[in-house]
Amino acid sequence: MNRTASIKDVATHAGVAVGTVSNVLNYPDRVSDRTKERVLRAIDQLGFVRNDAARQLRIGHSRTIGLIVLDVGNPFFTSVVRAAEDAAALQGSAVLLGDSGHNASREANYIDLFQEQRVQGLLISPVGDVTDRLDLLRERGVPTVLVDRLADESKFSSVAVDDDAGGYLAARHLLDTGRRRLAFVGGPTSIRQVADRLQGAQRAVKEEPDASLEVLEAEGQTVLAGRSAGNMLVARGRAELPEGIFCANDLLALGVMQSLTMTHTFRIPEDVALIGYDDIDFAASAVVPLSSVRQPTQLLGRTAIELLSEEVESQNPVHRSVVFTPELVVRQSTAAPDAG
Amino acid sequence: MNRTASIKDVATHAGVAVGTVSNVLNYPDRVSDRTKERVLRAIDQLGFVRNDAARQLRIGHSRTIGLIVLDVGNPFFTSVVRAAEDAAALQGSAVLLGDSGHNASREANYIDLFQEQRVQGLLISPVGDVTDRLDLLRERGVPTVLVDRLADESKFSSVAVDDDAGGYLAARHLLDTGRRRLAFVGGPTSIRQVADRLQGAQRAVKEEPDASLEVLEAEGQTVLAGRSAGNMLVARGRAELPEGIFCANDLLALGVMQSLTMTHTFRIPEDVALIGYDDIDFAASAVVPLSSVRQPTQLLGRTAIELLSEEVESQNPVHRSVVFTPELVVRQSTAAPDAG
DNA sequence: CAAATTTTTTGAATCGTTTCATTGGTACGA
DNA sequence: TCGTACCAATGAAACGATTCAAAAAATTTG
Repeated sequence: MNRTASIKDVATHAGVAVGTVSNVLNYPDRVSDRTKERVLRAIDQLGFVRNDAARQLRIGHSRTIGLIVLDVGNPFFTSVVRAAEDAAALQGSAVLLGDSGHNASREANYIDLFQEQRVQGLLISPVGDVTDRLDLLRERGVPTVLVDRLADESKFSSVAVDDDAGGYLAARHLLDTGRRRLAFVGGPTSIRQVADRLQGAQRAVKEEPDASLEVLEAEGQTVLAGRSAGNMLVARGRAELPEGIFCANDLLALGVMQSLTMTHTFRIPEDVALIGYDDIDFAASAVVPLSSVRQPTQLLGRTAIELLSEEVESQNPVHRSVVFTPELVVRQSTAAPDAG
Repeated sequence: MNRTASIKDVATHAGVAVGTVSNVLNYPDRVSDRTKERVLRAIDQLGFVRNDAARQLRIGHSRTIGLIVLDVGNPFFTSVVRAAEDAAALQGSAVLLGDSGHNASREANYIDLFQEQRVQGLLISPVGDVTDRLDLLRERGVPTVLVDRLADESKFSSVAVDDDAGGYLAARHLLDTGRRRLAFVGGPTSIRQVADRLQGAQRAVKEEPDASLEVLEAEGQTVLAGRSAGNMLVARGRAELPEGIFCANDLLALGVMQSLTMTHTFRIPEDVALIGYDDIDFAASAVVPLSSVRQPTQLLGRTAIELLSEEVESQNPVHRSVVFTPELVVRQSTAAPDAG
């Protein structure tokens, strides 16, 4: 019982040819019930497990899809990964997951590894500036779909979420519930997502002549950054407080919420309305349940797999960019002030 | 430019034999500088990428390690995964990640998939009851290390964290800071981790004749479950409030914190001390920074890979169980009452 | 300079599948 | 009975790498 059994061993043991065993595995209909049964018994007795390397070598490609994300710890990506795995499983493929951790060289390592594995294709949420590496992929002929990043449609398919629309949704919601003096709290606008969300919010505010939007730069995307932004607001006193605050993500919003409620001087949503972005698990279970903007991560993952399949099937490249619209999730933190 | 180049194409292009190309790839020292250079140039020009399936087929095993976790979304596992990936990369292997989602059939799928891939070995945090499936693995001769679960040392190596010790640490810390009437808030004690943590806490409390430990069953491991447990405590009034609360995980602790601080009647840590478990990111950035018990996840992942390597190298199975001791992380939520 | 030694290169054999043209057998209609 | 289909089963060839004994080339030694 040293070496694992091969298809040849199974054939000998069942008294048939290797081709027949292969047929049992791949085209059961071509084999008569009697021999099929015999082969299956042999497989069971020998504990045979198909060697995927040999199969791949013959077939020419694997049944795996490479997926490289920026940060598996980020709930956004975790959810995308889950959905992609499920969608891939449905079509009989498995997902190889790589975490670049925003690091270009780790990303490059995974790209090489996945190429050696002859993945059917690649889903990638690329690190920083990118054109060179992606062009290389294109040359190598690896079907690739960009995730959470728009692409030149002549070159790649991509799936993304419309952050501008998300920002608009959030700000519009604050306006619709009667708030006029708004504030945006967000990290460096050099991050595309942050800039887009702000832009969408500004677009909404421009629709109301008597509304205003103040921008508060936060030094990061964390709870602590949110708290220090919040402390700044608290220090101003009641008269200067905005009526509605839109934070570029939920962590910031939770930080702001902490500083506003900690001092017991302001109430949410009566004095200030607060809305975040991403709808992380903690949003619903915050002290005051946090309104937020939810990205359709499931749909994102599933669609990415579908676009990749399209690329794999047809050889003439017809790339598509799919942009999803995020969804407003209303909770107590933005309840209308008169209703309170 | 249709098919990807093979080692044969490279050999032809460089005017050498296939064996030479292989040597350049695997034993560069055996090849003279002149031909090495010629081969490398050919590789570059043809965009050759080694076909790992063919390599594997010949070698007999892959350079990958399978890792099946219960929940990639759980920060505990995310951290273990990261560490395992890094440790594996250091020894030239890659990690194939599978997420069973506490689902036995998904787990079984991954086990099969990984076996077809001829992984070098398997790290697994198994779902529920387990003996049958793991015995099967043993029979098949797949080197396996259990993660976060103790194993019969005659059968498997394993890495785990001593939850009893963690519970002891937490309770001992509350006692050391002068608290006597303690409470434990935790999910169903059918979960091994919860039961062990409670047991450790009880052990610590028994060391102090005048100390007591009350057990509050929570209906889950979530913020909301913590909040309802907290509400129950608040309803009792000040006299009945325990002096120190130990929660089976940080989410519960954050929930308890919310209900205690929300009502503005109790202060942490002056009126009640609060300590959680896991040291998730949110612990440090809570309204009152939360003391917690940190599990050495990095070490866990790294050690798991090391144990697996041992199993892979030697054929006579000498299994080892490594149990780590968690670490106390003291923050404001358990500051000594006199110091406040 | 020839012999001995070392270094470099060669190429056929091999790993375990899938594929597919071929063979053997059976049934049916003429 | 023969010819024609059809169905099952066969087994050699191919996929692309690594290995290794043997040949070739380069270097050292006497």
